[in-house]
Amino acid sequence: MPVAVLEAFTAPVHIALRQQDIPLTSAPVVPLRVLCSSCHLRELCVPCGVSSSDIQRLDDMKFGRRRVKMGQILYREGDRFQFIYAVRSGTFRSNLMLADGREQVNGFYMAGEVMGLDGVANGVHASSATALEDAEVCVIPYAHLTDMAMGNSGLQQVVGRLMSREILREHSLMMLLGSMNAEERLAAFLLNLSQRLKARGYSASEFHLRMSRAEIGSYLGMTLETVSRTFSAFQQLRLLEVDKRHIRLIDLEGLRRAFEVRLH
Amino acid sequence: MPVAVLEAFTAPVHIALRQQDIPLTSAPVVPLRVLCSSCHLRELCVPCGVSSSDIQRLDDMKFGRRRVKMGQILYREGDRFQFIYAVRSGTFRSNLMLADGREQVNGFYMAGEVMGLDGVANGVHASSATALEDAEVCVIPYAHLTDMAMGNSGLQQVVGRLMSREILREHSLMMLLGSMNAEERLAAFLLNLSQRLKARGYSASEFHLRMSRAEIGSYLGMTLETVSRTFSAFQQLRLLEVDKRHIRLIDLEGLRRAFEVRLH
DNA sequence: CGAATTGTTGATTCCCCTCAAACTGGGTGG
DNA sequence: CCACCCAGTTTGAGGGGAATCAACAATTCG
Repeated sequence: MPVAVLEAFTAPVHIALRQQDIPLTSAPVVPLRVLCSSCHLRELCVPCGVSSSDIQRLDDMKFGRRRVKMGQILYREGDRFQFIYAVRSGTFRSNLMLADGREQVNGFYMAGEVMGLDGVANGVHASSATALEDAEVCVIPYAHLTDMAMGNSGLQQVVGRLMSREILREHSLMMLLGSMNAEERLAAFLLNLSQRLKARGYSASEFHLRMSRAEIGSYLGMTLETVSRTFSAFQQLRLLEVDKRHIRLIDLEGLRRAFEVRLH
Repeated sequence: MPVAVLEAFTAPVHIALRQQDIPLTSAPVVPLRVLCSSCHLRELCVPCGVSSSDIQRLDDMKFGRRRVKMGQILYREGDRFQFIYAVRSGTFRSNLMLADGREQVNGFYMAGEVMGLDGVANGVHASSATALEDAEVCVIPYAHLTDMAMGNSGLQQVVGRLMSREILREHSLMMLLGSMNAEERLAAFLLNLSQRLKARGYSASEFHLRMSRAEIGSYLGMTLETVSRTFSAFQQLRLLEVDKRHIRLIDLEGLRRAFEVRLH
């Protein structure tokens, strides 16, 4: 595992002025194009499991690239659905609103993960996506992708798998919200994060959280205070060390057992 | 609205021998075939929003039909993914299991709704589906459907929309589990049920629940006792009348306000 | 009829929310 | 440069909502 990358990732983030809620109305379209075939994320991202001839087709689409600064909103709930977005770097938060104005975080996306698929049903985005740090995404025109997939079973499967993966992701969050207590939720969250970071070549045991306690709490269906308390409890149990957003998992096995606290 | 149908639906169910957990290993394949074009559910189901020429294509597939008795399992978590299923009649419960054995209901499906799409991602069903009453489904070979969709944008969109709709369904359940109290959850559940029944030509205000208190509780992330108590509380508030599984919604507006109890 | 299943209701416990105060590090402006 | 502010975090005290444990009624089935 590349140590330099690890350190770049786990080094403290010096958070500059947080540019909250800056919509990207005048899209800074970056003319640079990206090729899937030469992307270091190809094993995780859209081209995962696709034959090399089909990757060629993806290359032909020449996805646009877009930089998104911390705090900027990539797309908003209610925006017309046109693109899906593959994260190239950085982390995003996805959230949606209840009719009465309550808001909830319903996902965090990192490199290689695809956002925006909930817009297919009604042609309108059902959630908003905000960058939690300076980030970059591939902009994939959905209609273009499905056109491309026409008459090509490989690409067609890609789209299906992406959506189905999103369904599975939500399944596990539902299980979490429906049948776990605070400790189990946080443990599940951390283990999931750890595993995703590991798949991306980062340390599975030491990392920096890109999201606040409030965002974690919203995602896990608990208050920010309970998140903080649970972190402290885990530290006391020597399961991990926590300093603000810097996390070091000490006892992964112990964290996994935290799932089974309730199960006697 | 056809009264006879309504009464058939809202009449007390005399629950016969509940055949729990009977897998359909030897599938009783019904040779009868179904045509989408002449199906009374075509506005709700797969053919929704599809041009008549594309419906012709669906007809050509001649979906198989399968009867499922109450308590029988249509497919199990872990089964190889081959088919998706459109409910023709009856109600299904979908549930999945945590690694430690805890189980959770994650959906109820009624006529015109499509089950099984969570199997696309890994080629394996991620949840199980059980009939809550004698039921009938259309058996749709997924590979055949996507083959058919090849080179046909209308059918291709069908599959995308079905999956995206499933994502939206889970979104709303997550919001519910993440940020609502017991009263809001049950109110949301009842209003959702009411609206779906109305769309199917049944009464929006009077119906029979096909699921137990325990199943509702599992779905809504609360215990069966709390479900029962909340029903009683709603009755005391004259929002509805409840007698076991028979429900009569008196004050739909009041139930909607139950969402806003928390929001002052 | 007794056994089993489902639903209702009561008493008690406890987990987590709410409210509140204090601390931290960084950025800013005098 | 230092005082101040601010957002984010930690920690404490107290209360409430839902889980847990338990008893009982109603219905169905063997």
